[in-house]
Amino acid sequence: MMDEKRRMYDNMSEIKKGPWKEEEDKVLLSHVKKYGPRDWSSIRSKGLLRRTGKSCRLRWVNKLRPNLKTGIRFSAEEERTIIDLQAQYGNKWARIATYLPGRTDNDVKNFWSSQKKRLARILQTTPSSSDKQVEASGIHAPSFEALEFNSGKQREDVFGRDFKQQEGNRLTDLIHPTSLNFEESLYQLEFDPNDLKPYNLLQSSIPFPPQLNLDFPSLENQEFISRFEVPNFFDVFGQGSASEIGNVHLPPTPSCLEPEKSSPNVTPDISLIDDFPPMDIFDHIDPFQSPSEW
DNA sequence: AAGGGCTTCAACCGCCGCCGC
DNA sequence: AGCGGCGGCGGTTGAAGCCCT
Repeated sequence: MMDEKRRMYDNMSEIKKGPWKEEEDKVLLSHVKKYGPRDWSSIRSKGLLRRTGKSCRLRWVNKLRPNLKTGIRFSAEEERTIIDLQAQYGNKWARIATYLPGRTDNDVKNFWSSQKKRLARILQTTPSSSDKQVEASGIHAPSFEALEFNSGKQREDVFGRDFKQQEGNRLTDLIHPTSLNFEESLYQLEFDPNDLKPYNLLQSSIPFPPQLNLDFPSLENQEFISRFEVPNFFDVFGQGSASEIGNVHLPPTPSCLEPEKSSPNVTPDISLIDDFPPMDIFDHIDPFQSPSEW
């Protein structure tokens, strides 16, 4: 008798992991309907589910929340937005996701890491003789020659199967290395300390995301550019800011102060967060430095 | 047809900050 | 002030499905 009771107790207290069942979703939804998306840990303490509060919250946020774009691939515009915002915020997926209605931080994170993996894999499988030259020179520039594609098939391998169909539109096209001829420095950065515009973009031919403002040396512009100049190409999609790893000192411009200007089509999904706008939204912005401090 | 490689996505883990006691 | 619980977040993992050979 005691053993039976004990077993039942253990059964209930045992934490369940793994994929969610429909019945569990129903229980969770009914809890949210009653109490709102909060008190996650009470779901387990009340014996409704054998899931942790964290697990319940995650399930709600990523799958059960209304208006999620489940099963819909990122549009080219969304991809551009992610690039733009990642350049501004770094790997702040939750923050980036607030600009993408119906998308979760997990979605954004998964998207970014899959692109990162894809590029990493391609670089591993396409060794270049020029790498050695670069290495010998002591300059650890990315070997973009390694990404010269001889055939559409190769391009497709790198940039995905839908590249052919959506050429010119997708994220992968925005960062298409063959658009860049680094030997000729399509992008030359010129700095005149007397000029209020410290950087001038010359001979621009890279298809920029439309929301980038080329008239002003904003942070996202510089980040975007400098991401092609990082010492280790894997860091193009890495965490560190390009200004740190590429010795490119960028004038910090609070471009996020003007989201409607730099990203006219990007609107934060304020319905997803309670305390929008977050008061720490400008925390990542360093005080403006004078050119002499660069 | 089958096996291997790759991509996508759901879920977990660990860390951190906040808050109440 | 210190502690513990909780929620939020970013990184990581593993299963499932897809595609190619």
